[in-house]
Amino acid sequence: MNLSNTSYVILGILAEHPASGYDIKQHTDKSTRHFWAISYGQIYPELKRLTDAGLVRVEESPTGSRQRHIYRITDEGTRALVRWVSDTRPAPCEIRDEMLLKLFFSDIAGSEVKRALANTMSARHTEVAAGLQVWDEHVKEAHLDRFPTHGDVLRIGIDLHTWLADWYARYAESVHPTTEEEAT
Amino acid sequence: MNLSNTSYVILGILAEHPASGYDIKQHTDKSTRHFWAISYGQIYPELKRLTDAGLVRVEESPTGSRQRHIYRITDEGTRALVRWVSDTRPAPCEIRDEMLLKLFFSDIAGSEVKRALANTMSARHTEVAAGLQVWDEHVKEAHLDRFPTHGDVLRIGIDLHTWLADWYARYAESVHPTTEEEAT
DNA sequence: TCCTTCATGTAACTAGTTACATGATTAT
DNA sequence: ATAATCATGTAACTAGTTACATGAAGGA
Repeated sequence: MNLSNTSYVILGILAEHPASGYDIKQHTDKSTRHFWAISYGQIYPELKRLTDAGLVRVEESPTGSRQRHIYRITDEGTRALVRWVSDTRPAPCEIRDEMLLKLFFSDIAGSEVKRALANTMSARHTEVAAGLQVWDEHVKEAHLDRFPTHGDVLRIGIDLHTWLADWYARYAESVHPTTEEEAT
Repeated sequence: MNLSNTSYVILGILAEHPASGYDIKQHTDKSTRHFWAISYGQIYPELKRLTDAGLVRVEESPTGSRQRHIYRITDEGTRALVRWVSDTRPAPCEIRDEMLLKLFFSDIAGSEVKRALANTMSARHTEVAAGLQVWDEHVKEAHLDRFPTHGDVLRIGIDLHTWLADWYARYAESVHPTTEEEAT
């Protein structure tokens, strides 16, 4: 069976602690969300595939009459995860930024639009950084001892988005009406 | 007809100068590639759709007996593009980074792997920045006057990837064997 | 001659999102 | 009571990649 990166996200979470599909979604929404988001539409079918492949096993653990499936990683699953992590060959970092695309083509719309785009982008990154900061406070009290790198990666995110917010803010400041625009 | 961001990339290029599908691919591989990559599998069908919708029009311009379709943006296409660019409401910046995912889960594999990942990532961003730098030199001599923002966006890319390369390099330096690892 | 670039296109596939359906439990 | 949260899942859809097929033009 060939595993996708999304499969490894799931295995990675389960290597830390057993969890339900719902738990995995909650966890990734806070932790890996800013560099690898996943949705229920991927999680539930993938958990089934991983179970069939013997990389995780499932255990029923209902709360009253509400169903609940708890998944645990198996030894084979752990081996697959370690093998994947240990392959340190370069892989690309993909970015898809609709607003940067608009900014790129913004000469056609004038400096007002250009400045507005830059300001919105700055605010957007400030917000992302603030969201990560909250999660960071929370992580500090929790299992930072067992998974110290979680905190490091969160730190990259905070620093990166703070840097970007700053870049766009300074950029917006530098945008002035063109000579043609002033003439009108 | 509902246009995707990819449609607007094509319109954006055509707003600068008429081009063939091949030209568009060459151009985007150098300009928008690092924040919005597109492939032939999207370009050719999309050019057909845009033509049918009247946003671009096509003109045959063969070189000898080699076929060549040159596309031009129409007034309606220009209006659609400007409308899209002028909508400055926030949209997310999506990042998908397989290596950062590995780094996130690297506690399971030990500090050697962690350091190797960080070093590879640093090198990766150095390379991206260098590639953009080359394109930057080229752009400076060309139509920077008509589309000054192209240079600005390229600058963000260079600064960003340089910053990331530096971050990961410093991070790799900070990785040391854990006390457990030293004990073995 | 032969390799590279120019040039167009499609089919099959992989990945991922969105919207929906369903229903129990818990906190206000 | 009722709203929020917990919990599982699928179907339809959108987006995007990869691999392939085809062939002309230009330069070494």
